[in-house]
Amino acid sequence: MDKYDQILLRELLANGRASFAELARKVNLSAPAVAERVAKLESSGVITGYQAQVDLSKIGLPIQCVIELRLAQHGNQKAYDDLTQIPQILECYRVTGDSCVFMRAAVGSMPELEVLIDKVARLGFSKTSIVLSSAIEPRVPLEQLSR
Amino acid sequence: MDKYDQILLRELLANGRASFAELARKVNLSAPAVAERVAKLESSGVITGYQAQVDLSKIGLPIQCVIELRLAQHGNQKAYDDLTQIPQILECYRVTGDSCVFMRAAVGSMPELEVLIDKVARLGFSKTSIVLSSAIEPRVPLEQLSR
DNA sequence: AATGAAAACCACTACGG
DNA sequence: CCGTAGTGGTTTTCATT
Repeated sequence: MDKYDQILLRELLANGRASFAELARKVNLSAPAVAERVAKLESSGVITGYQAQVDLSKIGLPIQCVIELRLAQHGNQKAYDDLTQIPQILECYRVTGDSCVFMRAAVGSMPELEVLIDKVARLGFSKTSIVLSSAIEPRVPLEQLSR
Repeated sequence: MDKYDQILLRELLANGRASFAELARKVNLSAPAVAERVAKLESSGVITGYQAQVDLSKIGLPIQCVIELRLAQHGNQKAYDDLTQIPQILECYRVTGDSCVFMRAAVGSMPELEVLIDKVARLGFSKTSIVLSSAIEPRVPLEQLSR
């Protein structure tokens, strides 16, 4: 993970569809050299994939929320499986502290939100906060890179 | 946003670097037709970009946390600007409820986490939970698409 | 591990349906 | 709005350094 790889990572975070030729111009290497480096970043697991970023409000999901959940039975794998099955949940993290799970979800309407909350609440005590705005869209810090 | 667009979106969420030719084979359209549709999804704001997905633990950031923050002075734009300047914060949402802000962050070590918490705590009352595992990696539900 | 060259592939444009 | 065809750029492989 030298300086070239760092620049490539930064560029692919900013534009995941950048061509190898484009990337090659940024780092002053040949396209084959860049392709090989990116392939290595992928096979070593640093880059796990590429994803289009979608404006949720433009696909009928204008309401976002954060849900904290304290599971009724702690360490219950089935509960996580149940949560995974709910498509409205965008992210889901098991955490330390008195909440067991943090989630972010998106729904199309308040009735849908109500259904979602009911579904989640079956698994334990939940607390839902509506997202008003996001100050930071999902990003990755590359300042202090190691390895 | 017809059935073709839905498939294209789904494919670009799964593989943001898929070529137009590849996408064309999935939807049984010609490559130029696909390129035009994708360009339209981009210009209409449905697709806001493409991003490489990175394994944070592989770039020296093995510890993730969720931070709830109750701002000392509510409705303080400067506080959000301050948070934006902290590179370790990956996502940041202003929400309703008694926490004002929800964040997810990644750090390289416990001392770094301590520094981060101190920085955030200057802005109000904060509560930090360490992420143990993630049941759902950032995804987008495309089941019930509208518009 | 990078370069340069060649073949295969892909993207873009224009035109026609 | 889609398909076909032509052109130019890009990816990929391979031999070379």
